[in-house]
This record gives sequence, structure tokens and C-alpha cells, in this order.
Amino acid sequence: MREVVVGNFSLKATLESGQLFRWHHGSNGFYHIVAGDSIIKVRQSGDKIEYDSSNTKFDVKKFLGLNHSYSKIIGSVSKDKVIAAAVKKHRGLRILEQDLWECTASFICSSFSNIPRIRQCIEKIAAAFGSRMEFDGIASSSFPQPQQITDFSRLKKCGLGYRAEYLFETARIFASSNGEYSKQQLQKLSYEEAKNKIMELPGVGSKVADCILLFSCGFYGAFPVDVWIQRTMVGNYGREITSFAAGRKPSEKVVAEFARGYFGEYAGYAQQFLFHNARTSRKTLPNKLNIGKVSELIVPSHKF
DNA sequence: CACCAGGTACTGT
DNA sequence: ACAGTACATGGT
Repeated sequence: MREVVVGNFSLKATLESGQLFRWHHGSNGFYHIVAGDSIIKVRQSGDKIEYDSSNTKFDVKKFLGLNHSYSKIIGSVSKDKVIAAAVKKHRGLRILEQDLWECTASFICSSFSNIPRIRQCIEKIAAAFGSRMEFDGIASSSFPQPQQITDFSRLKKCGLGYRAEYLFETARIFASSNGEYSKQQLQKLSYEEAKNKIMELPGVGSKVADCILLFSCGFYGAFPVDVWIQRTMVGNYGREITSFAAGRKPSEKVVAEFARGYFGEYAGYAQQFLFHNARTSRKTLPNKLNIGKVSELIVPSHKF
């Protein structure tokens, strides 16, 4: 078991903010994470993090985003009271650094679905194509490599619905491309180039592409716009967006363009704060969230 | 039994 | 470029 002391980190907010699907909150405050072919156990008390991994080579600190300069990031995105309130409420939320392929597969599964079912699909894929493993009393399956997903009828049974074809084809492309779809190669490209590149993959549109770039490739300016972000952005920045749009409809695309420019270099971090905030506010306060006395972060419940 | 869920691909204008 | 629409699946 390793121990590190880190400031500005919330394990709970980081894991539970919807970036990652394969984790469970167990006893003794430990979270168990399955990533690739590793099982990681980790818990936090105060500034102390305790962790261990089935694979000693797995860089837990890097995976958890602990190498980022947090104060620089939140200083950079805190442009107004709305985002500042979300940052304050979820202080310590970090963007993970996931494996490119696993992240891509996961977010292909995520489209037009819901989190419980996304998790279920991913678990089924792992059970069907991965290898059994066990660590710290937790039994699970590794996430399969793309070249292991060769049986389409078997993939069909994992509950992906029509996304099965997208994932199957994307797996084939990953397996047959010579490092073209690698973190290393993508990071050589500009944001726009990298995004266009991964949008060539079936099942990867604008939103999923931004999730992949943000959660696995270190493109922290990527700003994924799903229905939650769309609502919360229009609700909180309607005026600014309208002004920015200059006559255009405030579509997801326009919102993403606005947000990337407005929040800047670490817009993706802003997105994750706003997303997590919208998700966690919904049950208690459907339409409005008051954080302290400072802000009125609105989370409209209706569609626009 | 409708309706919804971290959208994408395809079509027509 | 941009709006409209179908889409598998499982849960309420």
C-alpha cells in the first residue's frame, strides 16, 4: 500500500463525476477501479491518499490527474461567479487520464444512453472478451484490447443495441491502424486535427470525440456538450451565448465554441465542474442551485 | 404502455 | 452548414 499527501484533490468528486464507469465504492472507504488490465484500490482521508494496484507499473497518480497544477487550472477557468461556485462546491475534482482505447469504447457506448446501462454494457464487454482477474478480494475482467473483439454476435449480446456495429468497426480500425490511433500520435496534432481524426471513427461524433480528447489525451480545452451541459450553459450564459452566436441558433456546436473561447485553455475542466454540478443538484434542487450566498447557478430541467 | 437516457448517422434543403 | 429523423436497449 502506498501513501501520498496531495492538496486540492477529491477522490469522490473525481470518480463520481461521470468520466469513468468502472469503479465501485466498497467498504472501509475504499474505491475499487478497474482500468485496462489493472485493479486499483484507493481511498482518501483528508489530504492523504492510500492506494494499491494489482499492476505495480500502473501509475495511479498520473491516472488520477494528480500531476496537474490545480491552482493554475481553477485560476484559469474561474471567469465568473457561476463557474467559481461550481469549482468551489466540487473543489478537488480532477480530470482523469484514461486509456485511449478503453475511453473511446466506453464513450461510444455512452451515446443516447444512461449511466447505469453504460456501465452494464462495459462490464459485459469486459466479461465477454477480457481476462478474469482478482485483486484485494475483488473479481473482475480486464477491458479487452481492440484485437480481442472479433466476435460480432458475442458483442451484440452485450446490450449495446445499434452501437455494437460502431464499436465493432472502431475496434477493427484500432487493431489494424499502426499507432495512428494512439495517444502519442494524437497529441502531436492540434485540437481540431485530433478531433477530426477521431471523428472518422463510427459512433464518434462531436461530443464523444471531446470526451475522448479530454479524458484520455490531455486536450483540456475540449468542451463536450451533452444535454446537461447544453441546458446548464444556456441557462447560465444565455445572454453571452446569444451575443456570441450573432444570429445563429444556440446549438450544441455554438455552445461548445463559445465555451472553449470563454473558459480558455482548461475549458474541459470547467465543463466537468458544470456537468457534475448539474448532475448532483438535480435531485434536491431540480431547477435552481444555490451555493452559499454568492451564486445562482441555474440548472433548468426543461429542454430548449 | 409511453417516455427517457452523457448522441450519431443519414437524409433533405 | 443546418434542421429533421430513426435508432436498440433497459428502466420507470
